[in-house]
Amino acid sequence: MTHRLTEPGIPEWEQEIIDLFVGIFDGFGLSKSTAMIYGTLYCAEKSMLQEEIANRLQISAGSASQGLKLLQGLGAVQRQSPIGLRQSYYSAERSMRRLVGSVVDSQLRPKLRSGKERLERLAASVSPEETHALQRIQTLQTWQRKVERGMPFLSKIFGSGDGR
Amino acid sequence: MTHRLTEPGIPEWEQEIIDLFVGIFDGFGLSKSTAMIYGTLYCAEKSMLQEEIANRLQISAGSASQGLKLLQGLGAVQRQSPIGLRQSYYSAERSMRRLVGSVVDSQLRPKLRSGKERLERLAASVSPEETHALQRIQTLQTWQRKVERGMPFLSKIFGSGDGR
DNA sequence: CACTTGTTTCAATTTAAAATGAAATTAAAG
DNA sequence: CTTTAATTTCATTTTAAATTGAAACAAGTG
Repeated sequence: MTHRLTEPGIPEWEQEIIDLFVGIFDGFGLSKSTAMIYGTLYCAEKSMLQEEIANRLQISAGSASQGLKLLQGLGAVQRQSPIGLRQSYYSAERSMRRLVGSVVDSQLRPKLRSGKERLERLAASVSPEETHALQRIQTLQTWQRKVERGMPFLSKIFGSGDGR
Repeated sequence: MTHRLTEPGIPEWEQEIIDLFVGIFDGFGLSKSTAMIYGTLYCAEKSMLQEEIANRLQISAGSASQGLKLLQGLGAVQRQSPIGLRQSYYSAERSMRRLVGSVVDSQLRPKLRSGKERLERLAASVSPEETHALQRIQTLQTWQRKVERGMPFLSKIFGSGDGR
């Protein structure tokens, strides 16, 4: 027998928090449904099944699957797969330190690195006579280095305690 | 006589930098055309007319107008309006310190403030018995405070010199 | 004041992203 | 090995954002 997963009214405070996350995640270019999934798990008392999440938010199974995958990739959501159980449980990373840490590692660092390489290639490709071009490229490299040097401070800022 | 504004081939290095900005700006949710305008002005030796920019990038006058307005709002572009001249000249803010500073002031701070207020209202709206809800809200308030306290460090990180 | 030339605004179009739903896939259970 | 219940994938649809282009709007100029 398949136990009915009802779609219970979501409490006011939770809706508000979900909405808050929609706004924040939007600033990072993440979709509404993805933000809502995180918000739901963030609020939840215990881990949830994908099916529960989808029903609760009234989104399709496809959306739930895609959103959860993305959130796991960011380190914002963890999956628990109890042995001998078909479904997996999901829970939100609620420590700001760990959340920021894994987003930085999975998103920011790779972008910074590739930008750096691109600038190096570009700098190497222009002839030394082109002083103006070199000037502009060098300024960008200064920017790049500043951001690079600034990264470690992120952990300092968001690190103390673990903000649970 | 209307002096012809040709559409000269954009040099390779400039195209590369423009493309770099498209990628970066995209991460901040800004449109391609807007990023291209900034990239063009960033590379330029001297201030440019809106018309020149639009021709160079082959975008419509409307796009140019909208993009420039937005960039000005961010403090990423300045307009010069010499007296007795119909057109305005535009130039890019090339100091990272000032650029970050004005984006933080115009975008980040307002969002932080409104998020803070929302959380305060939310915290006040749940009854003290709802310990779970309060717990989650309080954690978010901790996040909020961390970000708030971290803001001043941005200027430290990006501030030294002025990265011109 | 009419004319010219560039800018702004905004409705319509184009383009891109997100969400759905159905088919394919996986994995436990009989 | 077959059945069953869930998940994943992906083509299609929906929704939202960016871009255009034409009309309204300045702001000099003759």
